[in-house]
Amino acid sequence: MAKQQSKLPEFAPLARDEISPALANSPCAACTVRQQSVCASLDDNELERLAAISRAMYVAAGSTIFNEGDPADYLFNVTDGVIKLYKLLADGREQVTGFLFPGDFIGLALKDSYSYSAEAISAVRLCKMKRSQFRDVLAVTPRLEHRLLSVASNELAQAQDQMLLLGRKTAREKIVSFFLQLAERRDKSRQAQINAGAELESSKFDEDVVELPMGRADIADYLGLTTETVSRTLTQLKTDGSIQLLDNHQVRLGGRESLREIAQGL
Amino acid sequence: MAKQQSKLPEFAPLARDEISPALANSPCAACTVRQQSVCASLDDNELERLAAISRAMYVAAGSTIFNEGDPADYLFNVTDGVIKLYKLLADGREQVTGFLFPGDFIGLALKDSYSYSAEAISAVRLCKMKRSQFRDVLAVTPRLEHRLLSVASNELAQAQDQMLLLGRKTAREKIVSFFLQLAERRDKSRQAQINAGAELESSKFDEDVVELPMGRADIADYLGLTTETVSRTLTQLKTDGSIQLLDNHQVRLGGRESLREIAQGL
DNA sequence: CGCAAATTTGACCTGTTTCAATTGAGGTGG
DNA sequence: CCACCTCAATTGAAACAGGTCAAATTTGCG
Repeated sequence: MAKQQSKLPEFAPLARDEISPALANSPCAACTVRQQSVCASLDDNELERLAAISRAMYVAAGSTIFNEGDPADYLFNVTDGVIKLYKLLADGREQVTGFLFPGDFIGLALKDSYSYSAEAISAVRLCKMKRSQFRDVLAVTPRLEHRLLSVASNELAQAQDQMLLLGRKTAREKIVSFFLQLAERRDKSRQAQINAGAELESSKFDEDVVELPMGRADIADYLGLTTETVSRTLTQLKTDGSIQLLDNHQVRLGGRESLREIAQGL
Repeated sequence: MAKQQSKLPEFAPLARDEISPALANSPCAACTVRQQSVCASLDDNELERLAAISRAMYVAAGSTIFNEGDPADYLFNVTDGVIKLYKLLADGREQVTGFLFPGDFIGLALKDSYSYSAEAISAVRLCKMKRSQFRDVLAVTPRLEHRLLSVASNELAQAQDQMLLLGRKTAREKIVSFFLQLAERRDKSRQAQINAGAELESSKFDEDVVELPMGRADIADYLGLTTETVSRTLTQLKTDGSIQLLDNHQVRLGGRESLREIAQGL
């Protein structure tokens, strides 16, 4: 799956259940992540307005979507793939401020220019909107604004957790926290799909296996560590049985409760 | 000034210039920071609605306003004094997620319970609102929601800067960044007051003197350092002429441009 | 003036980084 | 299908920034 994406991005076409006629040909009609994104709150009418200003966009793994400082003319919705947002210091030190997954929105924290860079980690499909047009839609769609506020509110709380992690946690605590973050994010996303009525193929997932789409360097830059420390800490966690590494991009967590205790410094 | 506050909170009564009759007796009428707060965007009518659900609240220096995990029944606007927001790890490690000054709003990043604790650093005056009532006002005041989104957006960008600081900057860079942050915040706040037509007493401020209302421990917990490192770094910066310490709570910055370079790792 | 709390300084220690190999995995071309 | 090549991940050894523990100053109040 991840293999295919890096060479032949084959995104699921996805079932279009009950969609209003007006939307039948809009890019939103087949949107896999509508229920999880900022669009979730909108009715067909409103969605149509958004659809009118949206265009699909495909980005290959590893390429840059925009750079910090570029004029922020577009907003994005991630519909497939994984993205990293990051900031750089003059000498090249990098801080990843977040990983984005399908359903995530890019463009909350911006002024006239992007305040971070965005790069595709896997092949990515985006829903792209002109900022000026989005603003117009926003002005006549209070529900959308409400929804954005709630999204921003969540991101803010997450950002604060990340500050605690970066400022006060040990390497071990950081890594474990990160895995739990990924696991919870995935659980929530699955739940949202189920709520939206999707039949998940293999109804029996392994709850405790987490995908790591990004490399060690990106993990390090997200956690304020070096790749070496990430790697060493992983083998250490593996040794004491807290996790298993199925391969470089899949971990099996050993007991979420006990991991949660590690993450909180207990 | 800081001295008086900690024992005898004497908050400025503040000139009420042109205020609509409806507001004459509202707590907002005399609000020192109306122009800088979320209220800035509201017309008299809307402000009146907010005023109706607001109550002034006074908190002594050092006391707790609420704790992480408490049911988040109230939102606040800081009208005087300085507050720190912080999170704790199980073993007592503390991360300060932000310092709040007059005009700042508390309550953007919350769910049903507060996701951080809040403590008064100096004597503080707050504008307190029941969350449920605020939500009602919000529902009929789109301009307020718009304003909140813009505030949240700014905070998000700031939070990302802080991640870069915590994850990738050296002690020296962290301290200098912090001073610049404080200086810029103060400049902005002064500018807002001037724009609002206030005559600032001493029209000639020393642009390069920055107040540090908080102690070394709080600075350390904000920057992901220890008090000792903060102290050592300060003397180091003092030694090489980058700053002067007038007293424990006042620094004079030596050349903002060169400090900005230090902060960015140049 | 005197005391408790905050800050600074000193000496030492440790987790993480740095620099340098080594091992391993994925993709390519013969 | 296998050998090869490259890039990612891991491991090792040495160095260091910042942390810890402890003591000396300084500050700010009562």
